[in-house]
Amino acid sequence: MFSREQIEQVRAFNRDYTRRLGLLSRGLLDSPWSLTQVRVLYEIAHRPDVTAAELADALALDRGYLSRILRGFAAKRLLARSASSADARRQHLRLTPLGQRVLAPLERRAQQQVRTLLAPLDSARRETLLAAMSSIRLAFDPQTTASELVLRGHRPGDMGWVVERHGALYAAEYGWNEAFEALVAGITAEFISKLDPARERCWIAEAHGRRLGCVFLVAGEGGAARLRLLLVEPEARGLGLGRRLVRECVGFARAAGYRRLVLWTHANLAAARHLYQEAGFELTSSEPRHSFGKDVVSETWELGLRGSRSATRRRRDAPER
Amino acid sequence: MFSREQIEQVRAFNRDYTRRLGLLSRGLLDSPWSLTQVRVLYEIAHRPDVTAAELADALALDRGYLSRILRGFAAKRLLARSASSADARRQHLRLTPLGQRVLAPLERRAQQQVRTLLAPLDSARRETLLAAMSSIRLAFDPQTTASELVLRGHRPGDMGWVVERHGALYAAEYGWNEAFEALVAGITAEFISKLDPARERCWIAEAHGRRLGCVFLVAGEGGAARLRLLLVEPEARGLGLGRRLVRECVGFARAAGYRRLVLWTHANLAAARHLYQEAGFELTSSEPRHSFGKDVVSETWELGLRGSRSATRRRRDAPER
DNA sequence: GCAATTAGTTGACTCAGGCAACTGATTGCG
DNA sequence: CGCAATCAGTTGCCTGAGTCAACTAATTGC
Repeated sequence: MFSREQIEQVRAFNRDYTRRLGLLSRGLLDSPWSLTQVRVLYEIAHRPDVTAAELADALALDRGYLSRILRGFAAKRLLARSASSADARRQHLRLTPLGQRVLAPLERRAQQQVRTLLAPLDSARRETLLAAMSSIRLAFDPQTTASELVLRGHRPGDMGWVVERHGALYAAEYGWNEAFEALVAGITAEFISKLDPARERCWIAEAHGRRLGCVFLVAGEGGAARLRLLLVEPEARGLGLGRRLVRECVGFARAAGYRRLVLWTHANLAAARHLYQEAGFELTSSEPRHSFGKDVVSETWELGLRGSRSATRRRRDAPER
Repeated sequence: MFSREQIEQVRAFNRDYTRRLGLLSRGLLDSPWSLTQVRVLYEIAHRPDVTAAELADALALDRGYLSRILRGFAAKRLLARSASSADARRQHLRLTPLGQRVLAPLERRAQQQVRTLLAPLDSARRETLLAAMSSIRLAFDPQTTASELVLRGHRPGDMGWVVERHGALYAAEYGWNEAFEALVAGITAEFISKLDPARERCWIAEAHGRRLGCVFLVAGEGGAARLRLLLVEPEARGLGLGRRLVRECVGFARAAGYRRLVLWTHANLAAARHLYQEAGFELTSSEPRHSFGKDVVSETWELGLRGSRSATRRRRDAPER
């Protein structure tokens, strides 16, 4: 369960934001269209060939009400309705060129409104604002964000983020102490200072400026590469991001000419272990020890990179489980 | 200026959130009160003795409309109106006990709605959600957040955050390179590993789970303490947070029995310099050097801590400017 | 001391939006 | 195959949320 306090925070935000949205919608007051009408126009423009029922669902409108709005649009020649070939009850909606001409200035106006909303903010605030909005959408609706994930190289601040998230997550999930965070800090510092860009790399996954995962590939001993610091934010799990990061890493290691890819992990990190297995890694050794304030079993995994992509084939043949 | 893309992101968020809020407000459908009426009741309950005009402003309602709503409440004995002694035109509003009894179940219902909204989220998502909401409110309205700032000791993840923000901010504001981030990483790692809790400390300033600033105090040579890594997020500047962090730090150093407090900073960090000056620090040496990819002038500042709090007095006497 | 402004009220009006009954097409199931 | 249930869309009917302007009474500014 969650606390009364959290609920009050959400409500306070909703109250605030309701007011802010109310101010924005006031901008249409002098236009001949109601806010709802504009929303309908907008949706039709951006989802050509929607049906009325879909539209009513998307905008949470009464179907009768929507029907009337559509009739109004059709009478003004803003809207073309065509019967569905698959189902004679349904009709597909799209704007006529005239409809688009009507929508355009309304759109411009809405943009202008947002612009004045953002104008008083300095760029730091603006950036946190956008990141926060994307967080909220991600929290409520993980799937749509999945498509907007991009992988990129590291930038200033990223190393700190890697340290922070490793520290916070492993403390929360496994009770590991500060020593782990310090270890990660050391690894990232070393990565920066000794970086060989042609053979080493860090990937940061982000969506709308929000970092959601990372992985590192660094040179190890004897022609081996090491995969390190794989992490996926809890909120972004289940989107296939871990798999994507590992794939990227393996691909780069192969292209860079390493013979083997090794990594060091712990037996209790089930999700990560599964990813490694799936990518073709094999457990080569395992050793119980006391680290980070806990008894853990550390493991070494290895993936051969030579020999006509055997790893890929192996992965594909593996049972799904 | 800012990009079309940013504007579209904000609009997409607004569309999303409008829908979500719409669903929430639907929860009142079977009650005899409209959403607006409930908002009015709520505001009166939480701001006893408001006037109608204030209320109309706060909720962005038409005054005539509000007047009618209030008349309805008064007729049902939910509301007590009393003339203002200062201005006979105004009247102060407050709920009667009956009004409170009417509001209570509505409140419970609103809470329940939020609860079901949050229920599907795991705790990680819930936390990012709350932090994001607080970010948005902070971005639009810095002042209210100022009162909710708290200082606390460090926790897992904090060191990484300190590294990240130093790295990102100094890169953005002064163009410093990765070496600076690595330096900070080293400092925090050392802080963790050698920490003497009685004489050393880290403060993190946060509001609603969002970190907005930090400062460190560590033991230096010859009975001196060192103030390090003072940072205030750009979005939280102008709230007196920097001053508060420095004051906390100086107070702790004095209480811990240090004789002097020294710090190392750079000439171009004007805001920080000003804070140090204000707290009674004096510039003791300065030296040009090439660091972090730039030509900088590094400075040493010092504050005596013995001798009947002279520093405090000096600070108080300083002209405000 | 008078004009302009402000707090609050009231009458008149409109139109957004909910509800239910209806048509015609489609689907599911025995 | 045939019939009941369901679904897409339409229409009539209605209410009450919210706007606008005119008005009173008190206050402020010059």
